[in-house]
Amino acid sequence: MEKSTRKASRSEVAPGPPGDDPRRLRENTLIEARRSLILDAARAAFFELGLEGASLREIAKRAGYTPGALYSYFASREEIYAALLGESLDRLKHQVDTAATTAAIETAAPAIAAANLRAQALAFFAFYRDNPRDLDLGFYLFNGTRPRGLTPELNQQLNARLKSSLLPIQQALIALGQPEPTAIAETTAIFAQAVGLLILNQTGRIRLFRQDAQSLFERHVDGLLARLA
Amino acid sequence: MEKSTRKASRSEVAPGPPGDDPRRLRENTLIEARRSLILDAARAAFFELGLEGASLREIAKRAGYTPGALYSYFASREEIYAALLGESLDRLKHQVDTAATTAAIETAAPAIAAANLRAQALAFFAFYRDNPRDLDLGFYLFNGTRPRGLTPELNQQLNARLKSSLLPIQQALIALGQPEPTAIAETTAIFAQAVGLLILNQTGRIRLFRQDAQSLFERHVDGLLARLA
Amino acid sequence: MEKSTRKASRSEVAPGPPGDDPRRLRENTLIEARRSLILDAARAAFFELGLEGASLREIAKRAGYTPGALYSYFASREEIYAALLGESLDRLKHQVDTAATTAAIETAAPAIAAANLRAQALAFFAFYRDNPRDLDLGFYLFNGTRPRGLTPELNQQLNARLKSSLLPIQQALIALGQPEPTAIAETTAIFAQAVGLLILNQTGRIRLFRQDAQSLFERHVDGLLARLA
Amino acid sequence: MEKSTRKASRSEVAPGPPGDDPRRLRENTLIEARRSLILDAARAAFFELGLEGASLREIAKRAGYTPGALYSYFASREEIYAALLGESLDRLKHQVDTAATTAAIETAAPAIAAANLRAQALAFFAFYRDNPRDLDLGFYLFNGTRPRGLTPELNQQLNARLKSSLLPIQQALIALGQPEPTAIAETTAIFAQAVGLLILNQTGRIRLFRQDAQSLFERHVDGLLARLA
DNA sequence: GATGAATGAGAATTCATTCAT
DNA sequence: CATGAATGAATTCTCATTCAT
Repeated sequence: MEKSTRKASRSEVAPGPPGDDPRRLRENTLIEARRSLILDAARAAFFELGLEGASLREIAKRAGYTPGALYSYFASREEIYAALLGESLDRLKHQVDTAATTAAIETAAPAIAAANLRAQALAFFAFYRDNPRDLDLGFYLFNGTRPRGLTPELNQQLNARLKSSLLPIQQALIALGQPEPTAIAETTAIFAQAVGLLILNQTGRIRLFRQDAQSLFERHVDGLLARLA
Repeated sequence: MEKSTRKASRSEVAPGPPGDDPRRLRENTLIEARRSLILDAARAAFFELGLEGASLREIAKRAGYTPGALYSYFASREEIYAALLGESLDRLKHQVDTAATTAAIETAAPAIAAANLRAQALAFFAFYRDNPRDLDLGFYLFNGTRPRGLTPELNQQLNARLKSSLLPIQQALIALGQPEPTAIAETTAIFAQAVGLLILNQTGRIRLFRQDAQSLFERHVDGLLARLA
Repeated sequence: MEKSTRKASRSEVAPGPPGDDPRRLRENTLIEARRSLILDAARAAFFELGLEGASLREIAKRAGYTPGALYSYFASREEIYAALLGESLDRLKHQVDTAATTAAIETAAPAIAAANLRAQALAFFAFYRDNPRDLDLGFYLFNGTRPRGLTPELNQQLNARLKSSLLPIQQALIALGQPEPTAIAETTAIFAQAVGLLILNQTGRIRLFRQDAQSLFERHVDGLLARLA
Repeated sequence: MEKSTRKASRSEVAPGPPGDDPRRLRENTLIEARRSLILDAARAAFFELGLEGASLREIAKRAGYTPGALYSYFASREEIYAALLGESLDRLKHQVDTAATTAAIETAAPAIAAANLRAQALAFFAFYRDNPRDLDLGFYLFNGTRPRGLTPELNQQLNARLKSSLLPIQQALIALGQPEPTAIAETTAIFAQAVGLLILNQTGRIRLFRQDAQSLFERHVDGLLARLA
């Protein structure tokens, strides 16, 4: 299983001297474009067929490559998945940020923080509700649990992206007068509630209780806001 | 083409006449013992290697069998996983039930319901906190998401066991004066909070916020109880 | 594949001294009854599921035995099939004989031979038309071609039974004035025509020509009779 | 669950632009050569060991490949068998066609049709007489009876090839003044007679009657021609 | 005579990965 | 950079057969 990684994948190549010569730059751009293309194929395969169906062969076929060719861009299948996850977290962050801005602009001053918090929490929830495969992606790399093909650095990168999606919520809580420790605790609770509900939703377990994930999540957020008011 | 597929696995053998003849009893016990042995091997393989590593071959090897031999005890690999999950849920239920009894005995009358609720919710949480692979087990069979090899009947059985572990909490909420819909909603919220925190905990994501899953869960439950008081 | 046959199957056991002692006789009868029971199960399995489905396990299950038990009665799976074929040929012979008798009784003297021939040829054809699996049986043991599990003696036995089914036709031809060599040739031609049509019929190949096996066979027989008249 | 099953086997690759570029041509040729090599191995295995013995493993071993490698050339084991059968029918057709041409050239005008018929019928018979395993091939794929792994389209293709081998005989009968229905019936009878005799021959059953398949078949054809004259 | 347990070989198929070209 | 070919190990599952009890 381990085997020494045979060949440095392009993304890990040192960028060379800072006074980047234009040729190398052009090449890097080309390479990035092709990596993107492969990731698009991988995402499509993963979303349509699930993990089992998203084999290297399938990804390669969709990207218009032969399987071997992918190894010029990624060192292994795992690395592709990891890149997919990174990009998923970027989309998450973008959706949460957009929600915040919108709320901030449209809302009168005193209630801004509360509205922001609500909007962002709901945007976070909505992202995974509407893109359940992105949730899968996050879990896959942990084998449901512990990291699989994640190097520690990669793991940290991914963590940072995730954290930056939740930071605005935490800041809103502080703006609403909560001491920082409480703000952190409540943010984490919101995160956990979202994750829990999304999973119950997706596994169908929530039907056991004839409940609706969305309204339960709103209940959680609104209850919190009510207590703060 | 048809073949009689689903071979009867030993556990489904008719129990025979009520005045159980000792020979059959002994045989059933032996068979059960060997099923147990196989399940132990499967659990160990699963816990150590994850779902992918817990192949029939691996399970057989650990149980000291050839792969084919397992088919005398389980009709398929999926049936083994299902048995594993079923047994896990039994242990969960037992732990929750025990917690309830203990609380009931040790607490004065009026606060019984609240104490029960707290004890049971915490027992539920503790079970998965202390046996993280049992959580995995539940999720694995859903491929992170949707069921894999679980037949609908099996799925229902497992759902029923899960539900019966959470029912006491719901009943306690009713005993505390909540209308049934609210009781159900809060029970589901507790369940979701537990699942979310456990996952954050296990994936290490909770460290992002320097939080502790256990105290956050207690915070959730205690907050609820405070609002009810 | 070959392995030295481990244990003489009961059917091969020497019958003992001619002055058969009654106990052994009783035992032999019992054994024959049980062999019959197993063959019934085998036939049912073969007819319902085809060769692939008629595994030893399936046969044993239908006979109410465990797989190992069959080895007390037959030395191998092949031997079961061979016994099945023998019994099939007996039924064939019986059907042809019955047709002859019937025709003989119901028909006036001069045309007896012709009527007999026709009736017997058609009975031969009808047997396999109505019991296509019996035709399969015959071919299986030849792997489409050459014998599989057939010992030479067994093969001779089976040949004798087959021949005795066709002998009446040959005799009728002689009675109709044909020299023996011609009678033999025509009998063989009838046999071949039957086999060919039956196979074309069963494999669906005859539909290629939008023809009907039964009427083509009658055409063959009637054409022959016309030429003899 | 779905996965894109039927992987395109090389033979289905689009032929590219009509002005075939030489590289692709060379590649196709190479691929065809290797498919041929595999088919040779398959044929050998089939002829020596029968269908049961001609497993993918065995074919691969004989072709000097690992089992997995075959899947680059054929989508499944069944596809290999089908290709084998298709190629057998092509050889049959070629042999029958050749016989026709020869007869046409060498024979005076009025008797052309009769000579053609005779030559073609005998060529059909001779093909299978001389290549008995090719007869097996046709029957094997029907499990002695009904099709095994043949898709309906494949089955139709094969039927068409078979039919085109027999069409000339039918046409000759029409040329000899027979109405079409009679021509079809007699062609089918010839086909059936050939198949029946070939099988009796190959299984050794014909020795029962001390007959010779070849002369019996000629007898059938010549008898027919005599009646038409 | 029969059972239950197990073996061991074999089935088709899939896959990530390697590597010469 | 990309291909096409191939490997080799893995997958689940089925089966005839053996044999101690």
